[in-house]
Amino acid sequence: MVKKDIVALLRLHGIHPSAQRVAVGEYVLDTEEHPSADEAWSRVKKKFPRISRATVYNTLNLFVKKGLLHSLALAEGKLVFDPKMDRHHHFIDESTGKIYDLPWESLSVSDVDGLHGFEVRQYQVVVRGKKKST
Amino acid sequence: MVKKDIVALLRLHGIHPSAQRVAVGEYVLDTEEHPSADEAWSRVKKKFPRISRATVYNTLNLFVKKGLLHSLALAEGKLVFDPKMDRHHHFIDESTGKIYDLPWESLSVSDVDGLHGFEVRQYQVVVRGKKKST
DNA sequence: GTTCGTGCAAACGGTTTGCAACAAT
DNA sequence: ATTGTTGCAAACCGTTTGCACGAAC
Repeated sequence: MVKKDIVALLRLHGIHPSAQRVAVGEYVLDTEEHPSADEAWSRVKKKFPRISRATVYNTLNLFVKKGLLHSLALAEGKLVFDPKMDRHHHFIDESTGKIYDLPWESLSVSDVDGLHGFEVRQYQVVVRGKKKST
Repeated sequence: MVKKDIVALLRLHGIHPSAQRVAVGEYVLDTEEHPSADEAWSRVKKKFPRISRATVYNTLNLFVKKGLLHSLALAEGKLVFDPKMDRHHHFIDESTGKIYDLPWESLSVSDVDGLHGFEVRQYQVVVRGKKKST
């Protein structure tokens, strides 16, 4: 994914592609990591030293509102962002705190729609443990 | 669950049952709600007006450390506490933010142990939607 | 009198907001 | 000129911490 694609992607979602937004998008919309806002900020700052925290936070929230990102409250104390917009599960490494995507098909949950009294809109499995060093 | 039981429970877990801790425990260890620390604080304050936030926070953390509570980062921005210590799933009402326990047997997840590269220690299904008014 | 628990207030970390300066059109 | 975006700093909210007072043994 290159710069031009990010610009097009932002436009497609009704977001004016300012230089700062593109810089944030280039990192956060094309990563398998699950960066926190501050991680995104310090990362983007390398290439764009004058960008402010507020701009990064505002941009990330804008991306979430416009459907380019999900924000996750899986770890304690801070939100992380996930550009993978199709459904999937999450694995959290308890020793490192790192979050990994698990493909939707790698697990299957039965009886979700049979929950009486609850109208299910979405669900995911959250798995915790340790990633094998492989 | 009455006061005496809480005292016994705390003792059983090596926690000195001070009046404040018992007051916190009476609420938070015997609820199906999933109170945040501040909710617990204001709730306990009704019966114990001079209790401080710090005491409530310290007490809750102590309970977690001693295995009487789980702390959950399911909702954005704050932790909530859950005295249900056996495994179960969670349903989050997206309009109210309320969290409900789902019995472990109400759902079943297949293939969790087949995740290659991951050593699974625990997992749960997190379901979001709307609770039916019923 | 030593130990432990408490209350207060200050500090903290992550996030948000108000606002003035600045593009861009 | 209007509209939208940025940077800065202050505010904010949930949580933790330092410390001196107080209760219990």
